[in-house]
Amino acid sequence: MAESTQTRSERARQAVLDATADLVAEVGVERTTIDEIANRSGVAKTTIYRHFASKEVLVVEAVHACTFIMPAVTDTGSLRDDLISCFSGMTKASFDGRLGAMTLSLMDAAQRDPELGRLVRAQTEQRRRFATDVINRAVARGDLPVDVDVDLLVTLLSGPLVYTKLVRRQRITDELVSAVVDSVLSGYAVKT
Amino acid sequence: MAESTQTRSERARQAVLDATADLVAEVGVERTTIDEIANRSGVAKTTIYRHFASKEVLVVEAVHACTFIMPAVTDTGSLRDDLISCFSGMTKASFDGRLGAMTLSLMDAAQRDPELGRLVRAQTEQRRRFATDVINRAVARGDLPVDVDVDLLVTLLSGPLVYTKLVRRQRITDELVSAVVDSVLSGYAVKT
DNA sequence: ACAGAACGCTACGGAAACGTATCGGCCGAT
DNA sequence: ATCGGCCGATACGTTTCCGTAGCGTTCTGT
Repeated sequence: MAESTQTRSERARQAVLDATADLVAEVGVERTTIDEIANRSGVAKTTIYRHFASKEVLVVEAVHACTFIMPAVTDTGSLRDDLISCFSGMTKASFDGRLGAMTLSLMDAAQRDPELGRLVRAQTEQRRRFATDVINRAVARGDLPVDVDVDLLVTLLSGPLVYTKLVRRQRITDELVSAVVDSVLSGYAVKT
Repeated sequence: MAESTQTRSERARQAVLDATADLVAEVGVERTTIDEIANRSGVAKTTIYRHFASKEVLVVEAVHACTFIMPAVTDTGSLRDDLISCFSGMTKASFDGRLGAMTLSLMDAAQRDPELGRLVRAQTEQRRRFATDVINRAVARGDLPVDVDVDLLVTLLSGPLVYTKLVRRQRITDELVSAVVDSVLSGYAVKT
């Protein structure tokens, strides 16, 4: 067998990455230990070190493997509807389940680990890009002034949602997404 | 001597709290160790345990002692100016120096330590109250509709600033504060 | 079937870090 | 001046975790 299924080595590697992500989500980066990863994954500690040089490298790879799946953003021609679709999908993909649970710990660890820092920054910018695209399409349609500060607009939209989730630790409801989009757009939009 | 200066015990206690706050700001809650606190503060480890039952208790007390000093918010009668004054002062008081450096680590640790959780929540709500007061005054003046969602408004204003600092790790400039206030108000205000 | 690669298990050495015990010395109030 | 209380220093036992070694076993491709 070659392509159809995984080799033994790949299976072990994947189990380790998965258990690592689980642990990071549960107890945070700092409290994640190799011994516990070994227990959870069923992979012997020795084998873990045959795949990953150190705990830091393992965590970075595990987080990297946790790429969030952004659902397709609708392109209805309505800026409001597209933004709601975009942020509704994005918040679910970013803040539900494992990925959401590890966010704070990752951002904290990223302050001291340059590698994690780059990773977290890249993920943040990647997420902003989805909203940027929606806004740029609206500018192209003439629904927003050509000199609109896109970066600021993305921050005005993302900020309240991220703040609600990470700082206030409240769920991001569809109502909140709509309210944020509507409030921000009411100060900007030529046409909604 | 009694009231004028501190007793020996109080001096030691204060030195420990101070060193703890410094360390939390520098290396985070998890990497803060009693041994290092002893080194920094010049207080013997034995003495630290005479004052504080455990590391967790010590961290909570140290953070609690780090109450941020909110500068007086102007009451000019202009909602815009008062909000800019409020958030400009608040972001400086919250995100400059030690207090800002420990924020992410605290929020992460607060996910697992209920005591820290309560403390962080209380601090968050306390900060929101400054903005809430400014907005309520504007409602009383008739500068905002009486049925305005104050909670949402505070989130719309705080979110982008907190997000800029904690997630994007960029400085909060006066220009950003003005831009956020103006953008949000342009969708709401009856009179600025 | 066979050889080599990969894995599991147990054990180990070393480093941190927690929290405690012991004792000697200094401070501060009477 | 003296005495009780607080502090400092050192050392200790314990736990936890890292990362490695050795060895037998299991899988995998030919």
